[in-house]
Amino acid sequence: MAAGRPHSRDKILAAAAEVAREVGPGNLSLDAVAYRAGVSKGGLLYNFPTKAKLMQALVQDYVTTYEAQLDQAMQGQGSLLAAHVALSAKECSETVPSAAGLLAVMAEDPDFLLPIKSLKRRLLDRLKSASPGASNLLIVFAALEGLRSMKLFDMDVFTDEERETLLADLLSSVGAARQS
Amino acid sequence: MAAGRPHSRDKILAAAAEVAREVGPGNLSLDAVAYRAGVSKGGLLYNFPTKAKLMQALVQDYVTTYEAQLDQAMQGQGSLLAAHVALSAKECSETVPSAAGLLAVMAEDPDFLLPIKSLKRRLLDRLKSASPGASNLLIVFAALEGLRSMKLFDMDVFTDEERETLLADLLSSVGAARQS
DNA sequence: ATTACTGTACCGTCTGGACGGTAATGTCAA
DNA sequence: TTGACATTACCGTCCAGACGGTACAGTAAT
Repeated sequence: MAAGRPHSRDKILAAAAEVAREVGPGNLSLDAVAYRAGVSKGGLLYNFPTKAKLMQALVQDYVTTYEAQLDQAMQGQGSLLAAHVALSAKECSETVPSAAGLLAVMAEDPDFLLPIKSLKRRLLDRLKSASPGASNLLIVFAALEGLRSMKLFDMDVFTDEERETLLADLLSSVGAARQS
Repeated sequence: MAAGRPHSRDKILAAAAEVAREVGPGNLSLDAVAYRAGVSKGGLLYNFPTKAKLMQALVQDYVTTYEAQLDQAMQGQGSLLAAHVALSAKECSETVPSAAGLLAVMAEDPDFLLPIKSLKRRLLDRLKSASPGASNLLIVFAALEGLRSMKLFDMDVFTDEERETLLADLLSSVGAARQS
């Protein structure tokens, strides 16, 4: 769990996401990942004994990264909701490399995504208790989820202008009922 | 395009979605689909000469079905936005069998989903011109997209109560600025 | 001696797709 | 009406290649 020795681990995880984007989420092969990571197949299987373990690591990596970024964004400003909006906006504006990796995980077995589901639920609970008065919390949460999923699928139909408007609306609708 | 003879075609399409749900989106095999459809592999390949063609048909099927349902919902009530909200709500409450099929398509190659992307864009344009005054149109659209994607991924974190509240809020926010 | 690999060889299984049938149905001239 | 042929809608088999995973000997650094 703690950052440790394994030199290749991170390279492999990154390579997996890259390969997934290139060959399609459902066509991720260990051979390709190993090659892309500059690691032998034996080396890959040393770090991740099975493909399933690699997938789980991909998910775990995403979850911990997201939570770390959220904590970081929180220190910038008090409101959790605002932090979540800001982070989602950032995740949508810049291309998130790990996204393709998550699609590959889902292609392998959707159950591997359960940690992300519980991450979302945990976040929603925290948001509810942090901003009990926000009547539009659910809408904002769902809208951000929509934005995020569009990016994930490369299905974002908004123009840049529309997306800016949308994010601004979300921010103002958050600011209107900020708390804690 | 017109409903015609092909007896096995529809069975195969339905079987593909079922199999995808059972074995995971990335593990859809033609053999399994053929068996599930009660058709030989040769028969499957007769209807869909390649796997890619099958995937495209899955997408096309979804698009045409959605548009037909939207037209139908439109006749019930004038507002396009309201019809879209209602349809999304329906799609979220009942399990949509074809959803798993779309995930399989994406696992194969995300580009196959482009018709759905343009469907969404077309819909957004129609919504904008039908309800020019609705300032919250983008938020509603994104929120519905979020709801839909959660169902698609089996990542719906809302309780039934929350989901009802959300949908009610969306509907009222739509009704507040209805037009055309 | 342990850790973190490399490299090669290999195995059993699965997969998309090609291919050669074939029974039923339709078409059309004699 | 009939026989000849064409098309449709499929069946069942086969195959080359890719895949996940194993096994194991070697190695360079700690």
